[in-house]
Formats: sequence, structure tokens, C-alpha cells
Amino acid sequence: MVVARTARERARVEITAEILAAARAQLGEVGPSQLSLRAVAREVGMVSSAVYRYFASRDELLTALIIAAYDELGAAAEAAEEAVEDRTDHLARWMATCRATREWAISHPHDYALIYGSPVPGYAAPQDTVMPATRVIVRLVEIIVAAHGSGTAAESTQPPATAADPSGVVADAMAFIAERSDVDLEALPELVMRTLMVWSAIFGTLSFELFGHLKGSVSDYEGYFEQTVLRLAGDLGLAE
Amino acid sequence: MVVARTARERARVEITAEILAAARAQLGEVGPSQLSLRAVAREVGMVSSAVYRYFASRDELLTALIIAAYDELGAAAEAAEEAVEDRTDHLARWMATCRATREWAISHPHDYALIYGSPVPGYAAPQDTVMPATRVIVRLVEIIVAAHGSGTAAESTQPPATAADPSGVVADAMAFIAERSDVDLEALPELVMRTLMVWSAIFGTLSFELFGHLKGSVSDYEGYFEQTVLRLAGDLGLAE
DNA sequence: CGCATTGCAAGAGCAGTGCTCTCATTTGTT
DNA sequence: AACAAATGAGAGCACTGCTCTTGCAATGCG
Repeated sequence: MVVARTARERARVEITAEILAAARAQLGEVGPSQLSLRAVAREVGMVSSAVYRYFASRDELLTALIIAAYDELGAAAEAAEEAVEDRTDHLARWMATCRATREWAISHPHDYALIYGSPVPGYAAPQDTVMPATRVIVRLVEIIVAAHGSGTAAESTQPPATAADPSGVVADAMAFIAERSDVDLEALPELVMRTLMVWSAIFGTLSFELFGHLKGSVSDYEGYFEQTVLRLAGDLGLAE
Repeated sequence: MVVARTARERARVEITAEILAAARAQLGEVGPSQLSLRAVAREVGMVSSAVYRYFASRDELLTALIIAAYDELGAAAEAAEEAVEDRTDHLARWMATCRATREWAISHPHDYALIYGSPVPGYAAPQDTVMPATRVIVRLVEIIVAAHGSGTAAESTQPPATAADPSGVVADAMAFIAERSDVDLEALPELVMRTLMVWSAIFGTLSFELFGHLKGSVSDYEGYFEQTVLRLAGDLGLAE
């Protein structure tokens, strides 16, 4: 972050933050595709054209909101995970992370839809979003790695005999993990495969709940989520 | 379906279909939230206000598109499943259904986003959509039930010892299945739980792929999907 | 200090949107 | 033939994202 020197620069970052805050507030009410740049401008007492001094387009504003949402979700998940005192209780850390993710999602449904719903059309996620986007999964991977490194974890659920070796399809993920972790996962492609599956399953479950696809199938959403992530932990060898 | 009698009624159903077709064509290019009722009207050579004689609102048009999309996806999945000749090869039927689902999704990304992405804001799915929405999962359940009924299926993956009985949270799903199937699943709440999980996992995986969340983690999407649904089948006892 | 440069907000305007209302015409029924 | 209902066109309202011009105020420099 560049330190604001002149009054002008200081005002700029302040107003930028103000616009972003107003946009976040509006997002809490109407959903991404209804977010109106003009309404945001009115909120902060500007005329719409003035906003374009701070955000080149509506898409750029949305991008900033996406980053903010990823960061907020990541921070919430990390905080909950770090609040688990017994660091050797990997299952507790796992559950805490998952629970915090769901709690953030249901209390910020529009932000969740913004980042995990359908991307706004014609929109390609800029590079700035990938780092904050990985915070939750990185934390989950850390827990899995710690559990398997400590020897307290069982082997993850075995694939069917007919399944091919997953090394090829998860090569990118293994490289990604190898970059920011000193654990050697090269011998565990099956675990990486399972981790990716579990990651998709968690957010698939949340999306189904939030987007209404579980209506008529599940009566107790919280209980269902709890049971789900517990079984997913079991599939990864985190719970017995 | 009511048989069209008068010329007016005949024209009405024809024009309605024309509008829907134009809307579907436009949806193939721009994505749900960009779908313009005026543009659709221009396409069929009408003025925008005339379209309102056929669809009360843009949302109602979208609802019709949602139903059409669900039905098309369901039909594609069912056709692929029925093309499997060996009806006792439950794994083949499973894989065919899943593959067809993915193939439809990637060849109709906007339709997929319409039904499995974030719901359009302020939009509550009307009752008309729930029946077509269940076609794929109903087919999957049939396969699972057939496999477990024939005794060729292994037990599904066991939950961790600490997991509570899932009967409560999946009661609605059990009732739903009991309604349209003569198989007694009452003794198999764990299987129903796993089925729901797998269902969420499949569409979570597809959403992650289509919405770009697997970029940087998976290099071979088709191979990854294949490996995923094979393992999910294993979790349900469909593959060994 | 004075001046030129730069940053910024406002306003008008363009092309587009969903939707409503009125009006004339066509179609179907009695 | 007379009436009623259905239909399409057009104008219009309130809104959107975005651009361009204009005037003002803060800034940096000689």
C-alpha cells in the first residue's frame, strides 16, 4: 500500500473506500447484476460521472467487490480456524473452517453469489482476484497436510479399482501446493484428487443451499451441512 | 396440452414458441442477465410492448427458459442413460448420465448458468420449475436404487464414527424418493445422505469448471470430471 | 508569489433497458 | 351485423452504463 501524502491523494483513497463501502452496502440488498453505479454515486453524494474517476467501469467496481468478498470470507474462515486451541485436533480445525465458510455465506448471500455464482457475463476474472480466492482452500489444504504429516490421519477413501491414476489431471494443483508448502505431496496424487473433490463438494453444497436447489430434499440445512463436511473429512482421512 | 382450435389460438402458441426460440438463441450468446426483451422482440419482428401479450414480464420469460433448460438437460441425460445396452451395468449407466450432463453443460454454458448459477435477483423459482429440475437426480437415484436392489452394489462409504444418524436431515429427500419409487429406503438413510452429497458434488464440480474456479488447479477438465464421478460412484457402492 | 498544470465534480447527452398506457385493427362470438 | 376480446404499434416514463465538455479548485514549479 502506498502511503497517502498529499491531501488530494488522501481524499482519493478515502473517497474510493467510501464508494466501495456504499457499493458493498447496496450489494447487501440487491444482488450483483442489479448493482447500480448511479445509485452508489447518489449514496455517496456524487453525480454518476464522478464515480468514473475512481472506477473505470461497473465491471471494475465489481472486481473490487469480488476481491473484498474473497478477502472477507477468507479472513472469517481463517479466524475461526485459528480459534481452535488444540492445534493437533485437525478435525476440529477442519470443521471450524467449514462452518465459518457457511456462516459467512448465509449472512452474505449476495457476496457469495458474486464470487461463487455465475460470473457476470462477458466478465473474465482479472489476475488480482486469484490470490484472495485461494485463501479458504489453502487453509483447508494446510489442515489436510498437517493431519497427514502428523500421522494421525487415516488413508483417504480409496478410488475404485477401475480408476486411472489421477496424477495427470491434478498436476496443476500439485504444483500449486508444492509452491506454498514444504510438504512433499508427489507421492499422494490420490489425496490431492480427493481434496479437489471435497473442495468442489463443499461449495457445491453451499451453492445448492443458497440457490434453493435443496428445497424439498433437506429440511435442516445446518444439520445437513454439518453431516456433509464431517463425511468429507472422513473421505480425506481426517475423521474416524 | 390444449389443442389449438381457432387461427388465433394457433397463432398464439406459434408466436409464443417463436419468442421463446429467439430468447433461447439470444441466451446462447449473452447470458441470462443481459437477455433483452426488446432485442428478442426485434428478432421476431415485433415491438417490445407486443411481447408482453405473451409473457407478463422478463422474469416470466426467464422462467420459461429455465424450464426449457431443465428439460433439455434432463432429456439429454436420460437419452444417454437409456443408450446403455447392458441394463445391469449400473456403473455404465451412472457414468453415461454424468457424462451427458457435463456435455450438455459445456455446450450450453449460459443455460447452465441460468439454472445452476446464482438465481436472478429477486427471483423465486415458481412451482413449474421443480418437476423438470429433478429429472437428472431422479435418474441418478433410479440407478443407485437399481444397483442396491440387485445386490451388485457394495455398501456405500461409511461415515466417521462421530457422525450422527442422518435420518433427520434427509427426511424430505427420503419422502420424495418414496413417493416416486417402490423401493424401501427407510433402512438406508446413510445411502440417501451420500446420494445428496454426490448430487451436490457433481454440480459443484461442473460449476467450478464452468465458472472458472478450477483454473490453475486442473489441467484436464474432462479427465478430472471422469475421475471425480467415478470416485463418487465408488462412494455410493456403484464401483469397485 | 503567480502561473500553468493537473485532478476532479457536475451537467448534458446518447443509446439502451423494462414496463405501462392508449389507440387502432383484426379476429371470434353472439 | 353488432359487440367483445385479443393483438400489435407507438409514445412515454424512469431507469441504466458510459462519454464528453465545462468550470473550478488544488497542486507543483519557476
